[in-house]
Formats: sequence, structure tokens, C-alpha cells
Amino acid sequence: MSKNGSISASVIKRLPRYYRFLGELKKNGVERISSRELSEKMKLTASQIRQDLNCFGGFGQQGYGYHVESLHSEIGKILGVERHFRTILIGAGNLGKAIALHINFETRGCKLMGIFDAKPSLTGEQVGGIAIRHTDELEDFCRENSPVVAVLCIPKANTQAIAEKLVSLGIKAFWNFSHYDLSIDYEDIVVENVHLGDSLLTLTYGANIITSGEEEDQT
Amino acid sequence: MSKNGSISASVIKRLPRYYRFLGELKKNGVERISSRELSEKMKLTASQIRQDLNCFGGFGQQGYGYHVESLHSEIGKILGVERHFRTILIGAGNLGKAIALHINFETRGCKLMGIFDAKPSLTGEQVGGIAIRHTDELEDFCRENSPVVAVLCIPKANTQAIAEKLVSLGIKAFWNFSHYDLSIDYEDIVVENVHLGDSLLTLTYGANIITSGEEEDQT
DNA sequence: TAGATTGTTAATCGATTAACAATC
DNA sequence: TAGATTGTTAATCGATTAACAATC
Repeated sequence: MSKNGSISASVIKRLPRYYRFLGELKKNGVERISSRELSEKMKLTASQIRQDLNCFGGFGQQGYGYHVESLHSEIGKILGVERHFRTILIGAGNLGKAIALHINFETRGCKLMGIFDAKPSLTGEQVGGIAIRHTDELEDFCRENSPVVAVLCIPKANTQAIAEKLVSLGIKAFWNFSHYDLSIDYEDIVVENVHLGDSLLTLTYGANIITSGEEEDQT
Repeated sequence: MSKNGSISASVIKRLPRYYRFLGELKKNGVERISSRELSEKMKLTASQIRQDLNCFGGFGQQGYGYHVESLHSEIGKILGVERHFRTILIGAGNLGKAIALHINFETRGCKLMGIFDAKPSLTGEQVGGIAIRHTDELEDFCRENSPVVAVLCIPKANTQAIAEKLVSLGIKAFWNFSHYDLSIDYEDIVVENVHLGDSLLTLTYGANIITSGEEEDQT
């Protein structure tokens, strides 16, 4: 199954974007595309695209380019889009609920099966067809359903303890929206940290640079 | 004001994280820290920390290390934390509301002043003390308040058109949660794309690698 | 066959790490 | 002064780009 062997993080980070653009092309009925054409659309170099794709195998054909539909499906397979990773979400606050409702887990290889919150007043509330459970039920739920992926939408302070517990209950991958850098503690577990605050700060830096000199903020 | 001159994106992306860790240390009453100590906490090399910081100036002192409080505040200044960029949010769906409620804009140099949605049924609804306005009011609002930053929580299809309009109304920076790669069209405008779907796919890739061979998913 | 475009190797560029002289 | 740790230069490493032979 392709020449695997640990692909660099830079390449992996680009895969979802390739997948997205190819999905779009497919939707628009485009049958074939060359690395040069795709590079123009994606604002990358054609070299990089060919280099990236060849980490996984020769998907193209000399003189022709790439077949959009099969390349799309190949990248999907590499990403694991056809999997059904049993997924739970912890923390049904504003963000947790929004993630549960807004993200299409199914098209990304995940199946959201349970939502948990420590706040008793939320227990029973429906979010996108799933009833919120109290955190006390977490252990039983995990034993019965053995989820693999956990989405953490909880406060920073609780993250380490809950993550530890979840690891002991068999969780292998964390999508971590808390303000805590999980990767630091569990190296053998997959962690994707989403630091929305850091992202906004990066934007603020850019805005600060762009507007510096020009005008001062008048609060 | 320091040796500026366009810092590499890799360095900038790390600044919010430095800021976060230093804030934590400060909160815990730590007065000084050496690059080596900080590197252990952050899982970086001490070299990288010194290299990164010296892009902006010599904040340390030989034989002593860095004064936590002043380094924290220096990085804050670099990021623009003390600014008050007038900010609007477009799209008050699940995600838009969650962002408005969940993110502390003030501590990140932004001031959320208006929330807009095209859906008339939402007009008037309060989100974190701000009443949702109809998108029709956008132009008037911008002329009166001249916002600089726009948070986009809108569907992919509308993004380009709305972004174009917002640029014409003076917006300089976009925090873009839509599924559309904005950077492509406006190179002179600051854009921070947050692709939550791509982030989840990256996690799925990791989960796929880690669990491959082991067990197959039984849906 | 001729033209196009890949897969892949080699060259370049940038980012990270190591080393050490400067200095608090 | 001696010890520690920076700021900074040099060495290494990895990622991106360019080039081109292979081949459809």
C-alpha cells in the first residue's frame, strides 16, 4: 500500500487542502488536471505538488497529468476519510455545541457518538440529535462503545486530568480546543491542538504591522 | 522600535505561544527564566528561543536570563495586544455565536463592536451583550464605526463577495472561518484562515496511521 | 512520432541547531 | 573574580524549487 514510512508534517498539513481543491474540481466536472494548473489555483509550485504526491505513490501519468476523481479518492484514502472513528466530545459549552453542530465529522472519517459535560443542568439536552450526558457516565460509555477520538472543548484547568483519564479509557487521538498544550504530555497519542486565541493573536500581529504608522487607534 | 524588517512566518506563529507560556509563568509568580528552562517547558531548543527573541531585540541579560514580566509585556507589544482594533463578526450561526462568546477579543488587541447576519429572524438577538444586526446595515455601520478587523463565520459561497465588500468598506484584516481560502484573492490584506475541517482531517490522518494494522473499524 | 507532463534527482533556499565569544 | 547565560555567528538539517530524463 504505497511507500509510506513517516511523511513530514509539512506534507501532511497540505493534504487536506489538496483534498478540498480536488473535491471542488470534481464537483465542477473537471476530469484531469496538471500539476501546473493545480499549482496556479492553489498558489503553490508545480514542483511541490508533484513532490508531495510522490510521497505516497505515482498518481499521475506522464503527458496527461492527474485524473481528478481518482486523485481525490486516493488522498481521501490516505487521510482516512472512509474510516468511522468513534468520536466523543467533552464540554458542551458554546464552542463544544458549535463544533458538534458545525463540523461534518462523517466526511472526515469520524463518527460523533457522545457528548459529555460536567454541568448537570445540561444533561439530557439534545445537540444535533445527540443527548448530552453527564461526565460521570464517561467511563461506562467508553467501556461499552470504545471511542478512539475525543474532542476537548473544556477549560484549560481540567484538560490534563481529563485527557489522562481518556487515555486510560482507550482514546488514541485528541482534537484539543482547550487552552492547554496537550502534546507535551502524551507523545504516543495523536494530538491536534487548535488554539483559536493564538490564531487571533497572529492576526492582530499582522493588523498591527499593516496599520502601524498610518493611524493610531482611538479606542 | 526594535529591529523589525519582516520577520519570518515561522517565528511569528510561535510568538502567541511564547506569550501564553510567559503569561502563565508570570501568573505563577516566576520572576526570571533562562532560555534553557523555558525550552524545557515548551519543548523547544534554547537556541530557537534566543534566535526567535533576537529578531525583535535583546530582551535578555547575560548570566541572568529573561525577566518574565518584561519579556511577556514586550511580546505583548510586538503582537499588538494593547491595541483596540475595531472588530465586526459576520455570520451569527452556531460557530459565529460561539466565537463571539468564547473568544476574549479584548486581551488580543481586538474590540468586538458588531455582529451581522443575513437571516432576518436573528436581527435583534443579543450575543454577549451585542445585538445582531441585519447585513443590510453593514455599510452604514462601517461608515460610522470604521472597523478594521472582520471575523467571517459565513458559508463558503458568500465569502468572496462579502470579503470584497468589506475590503471596500475599509476592513484590513480577516479572521476567516469560512471554508474558502481568502488569501488567494487579497494579497495586501491580512488574512488568518482557520480551517477547522482541515484540522480534523489532519487528526484523522494521524489516527489512521496509529490504528492501521491494529484493529479495523467495525462502524 | 511529437508534445506534454510526470517522477525523481540535484541545487537552492530557509529554518533550526550548535558553538562560543561577549558580558552581566 | 568566577559562573551563568545571553546574543550572534557558523554548521547542519530539512524543505522547497529547478531541471531533466523517462514515458505516456
